[in-house]
Amino acid sequence: MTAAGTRARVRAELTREIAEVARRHLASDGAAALSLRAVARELGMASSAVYRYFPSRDDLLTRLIVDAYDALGTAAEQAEAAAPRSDLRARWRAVCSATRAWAVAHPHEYALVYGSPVPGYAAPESTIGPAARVGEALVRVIADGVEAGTVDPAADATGADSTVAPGLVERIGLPTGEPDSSLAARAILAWTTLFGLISFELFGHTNNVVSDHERYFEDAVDRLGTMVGVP
Amino acid sequence: MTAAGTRARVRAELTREIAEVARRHLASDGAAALSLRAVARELGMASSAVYRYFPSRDDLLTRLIVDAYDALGTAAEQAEAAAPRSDLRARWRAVCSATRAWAVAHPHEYALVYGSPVPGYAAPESTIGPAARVGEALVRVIADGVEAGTVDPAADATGADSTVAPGLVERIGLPTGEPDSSLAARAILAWTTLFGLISFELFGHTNNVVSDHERYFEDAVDRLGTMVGVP
DNA sequence: TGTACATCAGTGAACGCGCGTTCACTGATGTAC
DNA sequence: TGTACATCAGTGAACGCGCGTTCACTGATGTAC
Repeated sequence: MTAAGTRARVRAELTREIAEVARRHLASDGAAALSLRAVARELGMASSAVYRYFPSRDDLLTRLIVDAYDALGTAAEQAEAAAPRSDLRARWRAVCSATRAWAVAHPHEYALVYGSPVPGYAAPESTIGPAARVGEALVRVIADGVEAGTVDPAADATGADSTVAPGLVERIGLPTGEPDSSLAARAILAWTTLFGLISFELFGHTNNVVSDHERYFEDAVDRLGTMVGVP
Repeated sequence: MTAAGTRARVRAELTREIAEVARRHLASDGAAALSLRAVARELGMASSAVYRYFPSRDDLLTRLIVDAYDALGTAAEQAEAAAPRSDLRARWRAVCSATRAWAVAHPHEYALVYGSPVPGYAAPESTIGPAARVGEALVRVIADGVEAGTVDPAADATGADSTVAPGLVERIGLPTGEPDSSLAARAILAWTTLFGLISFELFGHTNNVVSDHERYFEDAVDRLGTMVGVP
């Protein structure tokens, strides 16, 4: 029992170590330059040995994708948790700013998950949950506002929720109140815009357009907060 | 004269042909899979011959990037030109919808320019002009509104233009009126959101979130139009 | 109009590289009686 | 507690692949007198 437990623990540890080295390679050179052989080399093991831990390069990539989503999700959730519960706008800002800060600090990991899809790679189901964490954090702020009565779900009916996936509103726990509310659509738009802002900044599209990216971002985030009705 | 002219014309034609084949490879397999050798193979020429036309793979990539920006820019401008001059909202929608339509029809070319930056590739100056065309088309609609008096530059002062690059407002010809207007910042946010929406859709992030992407997009575009004050 | 020369396009072989993945193997570590 | 066996981790060589780029070269096309 202890014996088998030890073996399993050692195995888990080395798996983690491989993923960590791969993550560092990804962080410095980007996803395209990531190679199993280079990772094995750095760990001083034969390239074939890596196959005891990851059946293929794609599985290693999947692990990195999940790790990236989780690292970002954790950063966003922790920042949100540090804001006073009743200050919805502060919580909203916290999620957004933490997301941007993580992306700026980890541009290649951000690009791996929010940039161009890796050709020939189909994201497995295991990535869905972690990928949703930032969006869920945003929704939680809105939902708390609706519950507290400070966010009015019926405030704006332009672009109704009929365009969002059936069952999504219930799944993410957004109390929309009326059937023709647009709250969910606005929340999705805010979430989309958050990542649009970060991508444009990181990928260089606003280089000669915006001078103070941080303040520009914060202004935009406030505008988004207002759009979803967060006071 | 005719002789030299012929040589030059043949040369230009083959250069165009190489770029066209490369564009097709890009469209079907993505930028990472694009190879000089494969292009040469398809054209029935030695791989070394391509070097008479493009000094390196990066130069071929630059050509494809410029072509993509130009194709997108042309599509957006033509759609905008087809809308009645006085109907600003229709012109606004036309630019946005044409941009999305082009992206959906050319996902790999879109990803090349709006997805993750190609590692090790630095976009040269020649890409700046073509890259700006969609943004300029949006700005033109807004500027026409300001000139006609239907768009009020001072309508919303949240998030002022002090975060935008100095001189940009004049460069793109946006009559903001007051020094503390937020019109330019809002225009940039709308432009950013437009591409954020398209990227999220194309890269699969809204897969189980939005059910009717076209209508969702149109609703969002209207919201953006309202944000910048386009009637 | 004809000829000597220069320019250019295209060839084919080669260099050097690194990759993902497979496979038969050797030891070491754990398990069952 | 000791021993026979099974499981697992890791090795090293090899397969097969395709890439970007260089280089000396051969013909063809254009130019100048």
